[in-house]
Amino acid sequence: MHTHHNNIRDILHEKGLKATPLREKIIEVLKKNHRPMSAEEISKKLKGLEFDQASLFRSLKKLSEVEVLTMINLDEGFARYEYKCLTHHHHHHVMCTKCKKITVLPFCIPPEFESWLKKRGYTNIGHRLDFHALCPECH
Amino acid sequence: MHTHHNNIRDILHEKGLKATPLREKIIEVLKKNHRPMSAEEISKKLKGLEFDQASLFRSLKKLSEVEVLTMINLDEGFARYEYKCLTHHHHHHVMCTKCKKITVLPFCIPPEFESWLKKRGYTNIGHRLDFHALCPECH
DNA sequence: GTCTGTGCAAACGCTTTGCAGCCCT
DNA sequence: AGGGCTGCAAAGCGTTTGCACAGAC
Repeated sequence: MHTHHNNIRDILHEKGLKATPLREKIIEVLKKNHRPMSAEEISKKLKGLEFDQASLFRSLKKLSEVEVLTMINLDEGFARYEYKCLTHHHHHHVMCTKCKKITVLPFCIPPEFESWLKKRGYTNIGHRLDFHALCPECH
Repeated sequence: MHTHHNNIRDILHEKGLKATPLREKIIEVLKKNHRPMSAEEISKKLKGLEFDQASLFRSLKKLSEVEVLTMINLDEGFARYEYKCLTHHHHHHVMCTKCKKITVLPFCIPPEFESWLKKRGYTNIGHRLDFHALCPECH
């Protein structure tokens, strides 16, 4: 009856995925580093584990599909991934144009924007908002 | 003293660029099709002109740098370009998740967002906002 | 004539895919 | 035991680059 030691393995099982070393480690890394990380960044943090780039991308994709991770694109030419359970609330980012540091923002667009679209027949509406600017340190 | 027949050639010259057939045609195409087009889409509309993909990308890049075009990225895996002189006002888009039709939106984020960032030391602030949804026709 | 823009071909970076075999359940 | 997941290798896609030549000014 020890049904919940709510660790990473359980999260994966709940999503119908097998708990493999690679997947567990990926989530672990994203849990520790509270920021959106690229496949390459994650890769470097996976020292001590033998794995293939293809498997990494497959895992990142699958984990994003089942919404354990969130894939974000900040126009850098590659994707970044967040651990969704940490940042489960909808949010947006600023990225410094110089040092590339990413910060989470506490605000979101006014609800009127979505209602404007709904009124015109749009459904399943989602949005993406991000800022780029010189951060306080780089200015 | 016939200093302004404000055609495409003049626009290019004003920006310090040479007026070549490729560049003129690219702008012509984007002028006609009032929507953000990908390199491939533009390419297909350039029938009757011999050109290389590399030159197309070089032109698109240069024209974006001098702000004759605006490059936008809607997370499709490729870039799109708009003719800036047509849509010179700052604006955002909705893209239909099904038919991929892109529509320009008449609203922008509240100025408080930028002031929030300014107050915290950010400068040279820019933003990107776009919506994805099922459009009235596809729903 | 100068220098910018082009064509060609090759390479780029990130990501995906096919296939045989492994290992999680 | 079975099917999901992996490693390996190769290919994919959009885009960029090096170089010699052409063509706009």
